[in-house]
Amino acid sequence: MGKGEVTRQAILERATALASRCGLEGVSIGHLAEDLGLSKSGLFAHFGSKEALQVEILRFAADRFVQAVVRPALAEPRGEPRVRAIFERWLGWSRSHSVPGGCLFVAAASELDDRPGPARNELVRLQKEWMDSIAICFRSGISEGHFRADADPEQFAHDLYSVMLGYHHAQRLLRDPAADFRARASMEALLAAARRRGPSRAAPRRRPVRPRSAPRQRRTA
Amino acid sequence: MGKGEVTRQAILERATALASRCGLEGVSIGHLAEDLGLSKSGLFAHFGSKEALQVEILRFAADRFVQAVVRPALAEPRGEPRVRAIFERWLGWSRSHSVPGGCLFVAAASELDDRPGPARNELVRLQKEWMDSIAICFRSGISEGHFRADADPEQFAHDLYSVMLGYHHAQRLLRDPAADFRARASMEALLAAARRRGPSRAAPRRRPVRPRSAPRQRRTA
DNA sequence: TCTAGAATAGCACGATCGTTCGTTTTGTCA
DNA sequence: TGACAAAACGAACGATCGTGCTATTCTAGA
Repeated sequence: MGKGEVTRQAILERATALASRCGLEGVSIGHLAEDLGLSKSGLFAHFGSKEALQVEILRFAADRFVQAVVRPALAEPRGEPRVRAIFERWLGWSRSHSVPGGCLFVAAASELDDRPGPARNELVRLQKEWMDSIAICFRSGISEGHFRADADPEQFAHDLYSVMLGYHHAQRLLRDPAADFRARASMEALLAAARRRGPSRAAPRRRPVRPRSAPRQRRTA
Repeated sequence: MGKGEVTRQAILERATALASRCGLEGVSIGHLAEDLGLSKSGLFAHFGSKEALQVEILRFAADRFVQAVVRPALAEPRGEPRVRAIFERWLGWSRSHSVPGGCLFVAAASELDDRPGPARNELVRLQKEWMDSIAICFRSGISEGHFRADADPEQFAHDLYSVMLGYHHAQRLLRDPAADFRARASMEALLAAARRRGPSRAAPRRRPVRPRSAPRQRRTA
């Protein structure tokens, strides 16, 4: 790894941490350069534009997320254990030193949701990929017999994501000391409903008509 | 209402709409003034500082929220009907013309969660108040016999908020056409669990120890 | 209608932003 | 070791930001 690449990684590491607290737009080239003891122009040259830097931050954070959450979870047995591992590792990620301001993707989501551009596109791509991965894990939980056969994996992925968003809200904004407890209680209810018979959460199509989601691409994370 | 107050309301209306798309920090005095055909300094004089403007935006949006969601829901019968009304009106609010970029509070939450100051304080106050209101509505659903006596109202409030956060994520970022369907399915599962016997979502203290939340103040909205 | 005060406009300030350009330093490989 | 390229620097740019000051316009009450 050449010297440029080393510097680049250091920049992205610091930038990711900063973005989790101040948002992607809040990461200014000047502050970032000063923090790292670099010149503004020297740092800038690594990316060519602030927009490109933002995209690289998202990719860097996604790499870290895979290392911290996805990879360890894949070491767990298929089905419910793996789903639980995802949840616990995900909680840990939100408190990790990589993102001192809480999960970067949560912050970026509401920041980019009305700002078209490459950064938004990358974020959407990553999020859909992640939701698909969760659904796949849940689906293998069905074939393992851990979950009801008629449970809806996409709904489960959506609900799990909602639980994490609620956790972030309680933890980062409200500073609620019960945030962990709340999130775990929600998760247990989710899993219980996925096991139980009868209509409940993660249930199949109970409403007459529902709009189709955009077709999900099943690409490797 | 004097002329100054009329202008002030017009400013806040436009500012609230803008903030829902660009965030509180994204509302610049210059753009706002230009949009309204005012001078920058003339607009500025109404608030004295950008920080004060942000606080006023939050209060204005909260007023609108009460008018659009809380007040109509209070017209419904206590218990489950009122809880359902809250949910449906809340969904509607997220799509209302008052906040074209989606619920302002969701956007502000991740923007302010690591930025101390008056705006953050006001947002936290409003959010805690709202969570308390939800819990109170749920509690009256218990006394009406709609929900299990051992259900946890605070957990329900947290879970309902999570559902709304998930809806916002699916709707605003992913542009998922099934966002409404997902949110309603989650809500139905929440209500089902609140009715059903046995351990499940909105369940009482099942874990040995849980940290106490900050004491909630029960003030009028 | 006259006037005091509120409301608004105009202008300029210092700071910070992303970005460009030319130069200098540094690392790498023949 | 020497040469070439990569990397980092320094200074400056135009734009935009929030904010302060003074002058002007408007409005409401006597």
